[in-house]
Amino acid sequence: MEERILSFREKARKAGLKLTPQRLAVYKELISRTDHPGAEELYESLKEKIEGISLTTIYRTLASLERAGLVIRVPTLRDKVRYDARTEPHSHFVCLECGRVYDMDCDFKENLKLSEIPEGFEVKSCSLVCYGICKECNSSNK
Amino acid sequence: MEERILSFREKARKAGLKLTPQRLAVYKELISRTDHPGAEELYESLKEKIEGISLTTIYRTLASLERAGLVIRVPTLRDKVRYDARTEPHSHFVCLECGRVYDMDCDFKENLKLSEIPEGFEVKSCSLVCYGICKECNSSNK
DNA sequence: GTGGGTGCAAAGACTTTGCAAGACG
DNA sequence: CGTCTTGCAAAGTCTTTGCACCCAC
Repeated sequence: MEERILSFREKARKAGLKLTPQRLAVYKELISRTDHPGAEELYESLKEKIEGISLTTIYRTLASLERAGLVIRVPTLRDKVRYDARTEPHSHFVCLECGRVYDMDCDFKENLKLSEIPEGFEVKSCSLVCYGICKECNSSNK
Repeated sequence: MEERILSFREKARKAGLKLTPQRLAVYKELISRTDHPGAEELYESLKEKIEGISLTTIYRTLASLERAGLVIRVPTLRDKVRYDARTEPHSHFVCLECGRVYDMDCDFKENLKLSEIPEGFEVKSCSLVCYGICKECNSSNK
């Protein structure tokens, strides 16, 4: 956690991002959670911690952090955009019922036949997502 | 193509969906294209072919077809939802610049270690998506 | 015939933008 | 101190919903 903050400071600086309390708070919140929150959820948590923070700032901060490679979007198939501060390749499980997003450690990268990517295309990242029904929903459906 | 329409009729019937000209048109349009259109793009094409078709109907049709398992959503990381009538597992390449979506035939399923899925979770489908810059954008950036 | 489907208009959810004031480096 | 960032409000984009009419089965 501490080291991630340090790395954050450095990466942010490299990307030309000023280190504001808002940005630090958003990033800290994101690495402290495993539920892959969207802008609204981050706002709900942070408005108690950072006085006067606005939803707009959350959105803008997430966009900046994404551009700087400090956070990634999670492909949920749903309307709302969710974010993840784990930027190393890993997988996600998305519940089609409640929308919860879980981390998975499926290592798909090593098995991937990247030879199938057509010439002229440049792959920057890959994402494996499984969709289904999560434990919570499975048990409450009974 | 013809066989897909036949299978469509049957699956639609099984799902309790009435076979309206609008639904058939949406499905036909979707299987005839490889660019994974969203509701708006489908509407633009179809309003010339089906007199008086509405955007609302496109949205509702896509929702019905998705529920019936006849089309799937493509996880693009972007705002707009795109659809694909190829429901068998395959992969996609999403261009981060222009938003175009391409099909890929990476066969990741057989290599996937599904053992890593936690107990109580039920996987219904998986999706592998590569994000990057497509051929078009790569060449126009020069 | 009748229950689901359609079209229109309006509402809704999420996200972005313009602008003036403020803060980081 | 200048430039990037913030907060507020308003606008924008995509999608869903209510309601009356219509059509496939």
